Parts: sequence; C-alpha cells; structure tokens
Amino acid sequence: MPRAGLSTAAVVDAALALIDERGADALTLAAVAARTGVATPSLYVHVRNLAELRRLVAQRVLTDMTEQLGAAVMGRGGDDAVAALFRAWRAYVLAYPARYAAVPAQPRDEPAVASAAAGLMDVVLAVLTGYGLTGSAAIHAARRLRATAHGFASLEAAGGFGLPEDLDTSYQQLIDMVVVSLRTSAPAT
Amino acid sequence: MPRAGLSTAAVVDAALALIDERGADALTLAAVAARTGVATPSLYVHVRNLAELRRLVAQRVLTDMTEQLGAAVMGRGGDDAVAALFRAWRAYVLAYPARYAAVPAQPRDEPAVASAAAGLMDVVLAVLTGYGLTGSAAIHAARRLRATAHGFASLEAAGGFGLPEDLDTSYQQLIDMVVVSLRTSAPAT
DNA sequence: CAGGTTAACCTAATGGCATTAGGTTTTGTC
DNA sequence: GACAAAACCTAATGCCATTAGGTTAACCTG
Repeated sequence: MPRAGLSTAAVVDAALALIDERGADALTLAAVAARTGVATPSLYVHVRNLAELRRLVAQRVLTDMTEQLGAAVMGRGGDDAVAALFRAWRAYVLAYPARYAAVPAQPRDEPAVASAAAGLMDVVLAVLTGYGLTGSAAIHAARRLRATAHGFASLEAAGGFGLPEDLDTSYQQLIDMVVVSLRTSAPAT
Repeated sequence: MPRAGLSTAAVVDAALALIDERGADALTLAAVAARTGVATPSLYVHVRNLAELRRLVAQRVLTDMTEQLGAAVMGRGGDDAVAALFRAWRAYVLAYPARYAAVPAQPRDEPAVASAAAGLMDVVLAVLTGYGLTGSAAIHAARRLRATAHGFASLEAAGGFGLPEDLDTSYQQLIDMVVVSLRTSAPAT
C-alpha cells in the first residue's frame, strides 16, 4: 500500500474542489477522503477535525481573494482602482460561488480567519488612500465599500436576484454609488 | 401519553427558538423534538424533512422581516422612508443575528422562499416610488439598496467588523450614500 | 546497509443524526 | 359506543465524525 503523500494543503485543495463541484454542503471528511484516496480517519493526521478544515477553507478563500484583488488594483488609483476592485471581487464570486458562500459561515473570532480577512481589508484601505481618506474616515469608507461589494456578491452567489434586469448595469450603478460617496467624504482639497 | 398538539407552525417556532439560543448549526430534528417533547420521527408528520424545515425557517424570517420593515416605512416617504427601512433592517438583524445567518443558505429557487423574498423586495420598491423611480431604474435602485443593507447586516451578524470605530456612524454614512444615489438616479423633475 | 524512530496510514468501534417502516393510542365523529 | 383519521411511538438502517489502537512505509543514524 503506497503512501498517498497528503499534506494539510492538499486536503484543503481537495476540499475546495469538492465545494466547487458539489456545493458547500458536500464538504464532508468522508468525501474528501474518497477524493484523496485515503481512509477517512487518516485525514485527522493533517487536519484537527471538520470544523478546522472549514476554517482552513475560509482562510484560503480569503487569502486567494486578497491576492487577486490586490493584483487587480495594482497600478491603479482613484475611481479606476475602486472600479477594478469591485470588478475583481465580483469576478471571483462568479468563478467560485460555492466557495464564497462557505466563508461567511465561519466565526470571525478565529485568529487565522480574522487575519485573512484583515488582509482583504488592507487592500480596500489601500485603494482609499487615493481619496485622501485616513484614520476613522477611512475605516468608515472601507466598511461602506466592503458591505456593498459583499452584499451584492453574496446575493448574486445565492441566486438572490430573480428579475431579468441586467446585472452588469446594476453593478455599475453600485460602483458609481460608492465612488460618489468616497469623493464626497474625502477631505476638501 | 398525552398528545403534544404540534403543528407545522409550532415546529418552526421551536426551530427559531433553537436557532436564537444556540445558533443556526444547532438546528437538528433531534433538538427540535427534544424541545417540543416529542420523539424525533414524530416531527415528520408536520415537516417533510430537515431541508424543508430549514426552508420554512427562511420563509418565516423573510416574512417577519417584511412585516417589520413594512411597518417601519409606513407613513414615511423619501429619504425618511429609506432611513427608516435601513434602521429597521439592522434592528432585526441585531435582534436575531442567528436567524438572519440562516436565510442565505437557502436556495432561492424554492417557490416559497422566493415569494417571501419577493415580498421584501416589494417593500423596497414601495420606498423607491418616492423618488419617482419606476421600471428598470427602480429595479436597479432596489438592488443597490438591498445589496447595501444586506451586506452590512450580514457582516455585522457574522462579527465581520473587528475595528473599534463606531458602527452607528458607519451605518449612517452607508444610508447617506444610498440616499444620494437614489436622488441622483431619479428622473429630472 | 542494518536498525530504529517517526509519522502516515489502516481497521474497528462508538455515538449522533436523519430517515423509513410499521405498530399503537388518542381524538373527533357518526 | 364504534370507527376512521391522524398524531404519536419504538425499532431499525445507514451515513457521518471522531477516537483507539495497531501496521507499515520512509527517513535518519551509525
């Protein structure tokens, strides 16, 4: 019996693939074990339990998003950066809707998840420096941006928009709304 | 052995109480049965299965919200109505965070859930008539409002705002952002 | 390259849960 | 007072997470 050569990262990879293919509910240790060609209890070598695997998945999704959004924003500033951030956010969610749905179910008080979320927040804050926003004003602005992008994304991922109106148009208007708000709350120049 | 006198509604009541007390994950048929003083299989008389119970819970939460938000908006118009809608939305989520977290996990394609969600949408659309928004413009505006309110609410319910900045201030700025957007997208008078 | 340690993997067992099958008792009705 | 319907029960099945206790592959040390 040859060794499978698993690792924590490989288990998380399998979990993500499973979520992409069969939805967040399908993430069970039994299914991950079957996919990785290993008996279920063997997974406990690499992962403390199912709850931790879920946490690791959330963490991975957040860091992946941070990376992609960071790349999308790079070299851009002001309204352009904000628009790029929004588009990259939505693109990620449309590419991996089930993954995105799996994140909010995790407790934010877990240090690893919290720090991954903080990384995303940093990207948002970086974009806001282009508006001269710092300190508390930047935090409030970042919350507006995050709530807006996340709200649209989670509704879309859950199939929450039933009507036939074009979603690209809705999203563009959403971006415009945020941009106007950022300009207005910026300190007078 | 006296009869418990259950009904579908009573089962949903127990499910909601359970969610409020112990979180959305704690919703199991075994726990509902214990709480209602009945053996687990007896619940199948009133509910098809666990998935349906979850759906009924989501439906109930949406109709409750619709009722409360509708009441909050009644007799108000324009910016005042929008602000009242937002505040009532957040108040509901803060009162029942676990319930709110239980809703998005439900498939929107279920007719009962979808129609409950549509009821909420109607309240939002009603508020928008004060801005002269109709047709597609109203739909896009309603999506902006919904995404914004839901995004903030779900982040707050999940403990997603870690920083010490005042959340009331953030929320007020969020409302202002939406109001400005609604005014701007209204047809010229 | 022999011997030994580590760690990845296994099988077996436990307990919780959802669900189904098939009886029994209560309740209301004629 | 009997009967039919519906609410409830116990028993049984199967899937899942988790724990316990071996086994064996791989690596390291001399």
